[in-house]
Amino acid sequence: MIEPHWQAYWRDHATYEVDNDDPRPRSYVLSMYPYPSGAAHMGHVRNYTFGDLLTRYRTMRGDAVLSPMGFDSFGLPAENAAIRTGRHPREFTEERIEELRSSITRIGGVYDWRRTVRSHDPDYIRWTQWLFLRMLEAGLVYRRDATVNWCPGCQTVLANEQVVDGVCDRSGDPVERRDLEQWYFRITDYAQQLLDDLDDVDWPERVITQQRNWIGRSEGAEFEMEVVDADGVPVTRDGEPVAFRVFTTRPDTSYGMTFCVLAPEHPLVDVVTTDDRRADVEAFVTRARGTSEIDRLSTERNLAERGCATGAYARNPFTGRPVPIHLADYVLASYGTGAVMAVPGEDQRDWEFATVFGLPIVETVQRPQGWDGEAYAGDGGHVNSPGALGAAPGAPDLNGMDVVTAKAAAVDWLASSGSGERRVNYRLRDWLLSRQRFWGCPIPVVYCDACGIVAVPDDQLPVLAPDDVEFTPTGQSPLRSHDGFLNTTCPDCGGPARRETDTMDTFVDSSWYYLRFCDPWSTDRPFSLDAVRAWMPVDQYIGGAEHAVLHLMYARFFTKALSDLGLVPAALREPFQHLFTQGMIRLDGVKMSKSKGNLVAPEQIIDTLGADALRLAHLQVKPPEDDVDWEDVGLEGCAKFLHRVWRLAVPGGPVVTSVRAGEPTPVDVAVERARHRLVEDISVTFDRWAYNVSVARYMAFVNELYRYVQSDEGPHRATLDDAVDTLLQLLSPACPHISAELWWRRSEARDDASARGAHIHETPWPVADPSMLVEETVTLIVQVNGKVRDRIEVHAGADEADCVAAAQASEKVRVHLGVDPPRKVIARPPKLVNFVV
RNA sequence: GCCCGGGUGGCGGAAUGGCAGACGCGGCGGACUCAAAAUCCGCUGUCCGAAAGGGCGUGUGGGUUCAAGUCCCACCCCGGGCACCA
Repeated sequence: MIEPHWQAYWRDHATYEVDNDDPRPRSYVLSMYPYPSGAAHMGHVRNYTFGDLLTRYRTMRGDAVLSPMGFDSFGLPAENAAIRTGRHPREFTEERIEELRSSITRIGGVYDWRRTVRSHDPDYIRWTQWLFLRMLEAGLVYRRDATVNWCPGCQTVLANEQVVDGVCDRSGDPVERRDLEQWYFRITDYAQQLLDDLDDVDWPERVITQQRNWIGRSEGAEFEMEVVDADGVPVTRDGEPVAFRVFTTRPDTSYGMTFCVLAPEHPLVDVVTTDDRRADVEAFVTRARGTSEIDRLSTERNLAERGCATGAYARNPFTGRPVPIHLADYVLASYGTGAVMAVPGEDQRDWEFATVFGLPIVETVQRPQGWDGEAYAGDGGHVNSPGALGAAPGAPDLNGMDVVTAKAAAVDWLASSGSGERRVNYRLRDWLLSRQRFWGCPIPVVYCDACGIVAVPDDQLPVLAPDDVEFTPTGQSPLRSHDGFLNTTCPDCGGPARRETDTMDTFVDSSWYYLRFCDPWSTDRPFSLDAVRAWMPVDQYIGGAEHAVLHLMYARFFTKALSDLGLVPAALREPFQHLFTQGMIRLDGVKMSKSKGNLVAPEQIIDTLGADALRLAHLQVKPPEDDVDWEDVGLEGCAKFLHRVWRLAVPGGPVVTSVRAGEPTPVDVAVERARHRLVEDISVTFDRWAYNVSVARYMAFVNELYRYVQSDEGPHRATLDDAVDTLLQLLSPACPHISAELWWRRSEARDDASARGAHIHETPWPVADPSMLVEETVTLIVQVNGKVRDRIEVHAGADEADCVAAAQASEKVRVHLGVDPPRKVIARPPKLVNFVV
């Protein structure tokens, strides 16, 4: 078999290993490092084919291409397997890594394996922990008690990003809410930068939109509301006035606020509730807190059950009048201030709530003519601002202003009166990073009764989990049950202390692996500044779009944070310059995946048809970004095509039986032109990731060469040799093995001994001669009234007069022209003439 | 509901406003063969026609243009994302 031979060749010759001081222009091509689940599946094949093609193409173009590969080797599947089988997850994982590595190699993927990383290696753990501690020192990591998402299936908490429609994105279990103290990354500090810098990356619009939505910036105002009784007398507690703040995006409608709403978890609920309402409020709060995320998100539920009056009032600062305080489960404690003003006139949900609870509705924006809706959210002149509900002393007159103007005036007044200010909120929440699982990177802190939370000193890293741990999930970290691990001494005071037993979300590991690839040999830092400067940012990142708000957001956050900490260059603000998200593979309409059990094994196809055919079929089947139905993948056609190439190109092959010497004839020149055309087309289609078109061009060219070879005249030796050589070079990024083999055999068969033993992947990418791209003759399209009536071969230099004359000379055209002279003649020499009659 | 994509032969899909359907699959025919496979060559949108040739044709309806799959407007369908975030 030729494929193992060349795979060994690339390995033994270090063809795709690059050093950090390589003088060539640098290029960093990276495919998302995989979770090692065993042998590669079709999704891997598709993914790595694109990346490998790019690595080989750019190498031939003269770049030093950094093309590393590693393994995202922490995670739940290995731990669950360990629970089932009793084997240690490390054993299990390392076996699967080797399986995956070998099958990636069998696909023909070439990587600088010296640089490989595995998340679970002690060396990698050490640096993950080291980075965690730097972020802890910088205040970017903190611990807090909050209501969190708990997945009962995975027996761990989840980040917000891992909850989709109220269920765990991994196991599909409905997520529960629990109040727990957990570790967080302060990703919200970077919300604005994460939003702004999306302008600086070349990513699919879909992914950018998802990130924008996820960050969810909204502009508005925040202001204080004083708690009062029904008569407007301030309520006090311990002699202090009681107040809370509300966030709104529509401060301009404040005069229309007829009530306000607190989240059930709001800290003032107990304080403000009047005695006659207390029983109802407590029942409501208990029920709301017990409602699962998925039910709370459901819009099907009866609105009357979703809210509750507290009996308390708060003063609307604009009118100076008290408005009732309600509770509603749709007001989220974790967003804004956990309290909102309600303006039923201009907000549909408030309108519905007011209707159900019998609260007044005041319109503060003039409805357009013919408006028959309920709440009106559009623009218009303000009314009732102030109006029926009155005005507090000094409150602004917004009447007649449009929405934008009135917003500004309202905010200005809030600011000048000291009760509020302009405010921007984000939907993005801090990243919950701790997990109650075993197979992850331990969080390197200890709890000391005397000193509190203490970081493990750098020289004691890595903190590694012991091997003899009971994995069975209990809802607590497995490490907690291991006394030897749990009990330690405080690094500060030397007294007794307990270790943190939670581990990190595996997305922490993947948030910096691309930096380690730049400098995997570094022993005193996770990576040196110089090495990162040499390679980052990643020029081309390749992976699945399912990571749009997970890995891709977290990695961006890490890059910015590390940049601010001086651990990567200050100018490095974005890790991935270009992102390509390839489509998934379906079988019988459902995603092909191990968990669905509907895999087609790539290994089997490689055994029978070869890796090159498999790669070519993946390139051919569809545009790379599209989802693929496996049924559409034309393996046989691609295998057949490669056989055609083989028979044409192999020395002594059956297709070329005689060749002609001497001067090239016009037929030979046409083939030579086609060769240059192919160079141009393949380069262009590669550059725009239109690989399915590239494959069509290969096939069309080979068809043309077959016709050439079998023509009566026969092929001209030098022309044919050049054509085939160029074809092999252009094909070599896509089908590296067969191209290398044929190139080598052809070099061996040459008279010139110095050409022998040649390696195609070390040859420079062919360049088209622009003069050869201009055809000598072109097909002139002759239209009458826009309909094609004839096609005439004309000289490429034909001018308008030549073209019109040639067109008019055509019998087919004359039939349609009639006797009258054409009303108008449109000429685009030498390609088109259109007669309008 | 809002925001993106996208609707082209039997199928996957090509096509800087200028020959619609490249290339592949499938199908049909021919060559080679005792035969089959493999291989090679050709045909293959649709309707009318014996043919030459012509009509129609890129989700639907309008528009711009000498010329529209491509640009504009409205609508229909499919896919994806967001959706009590105040």
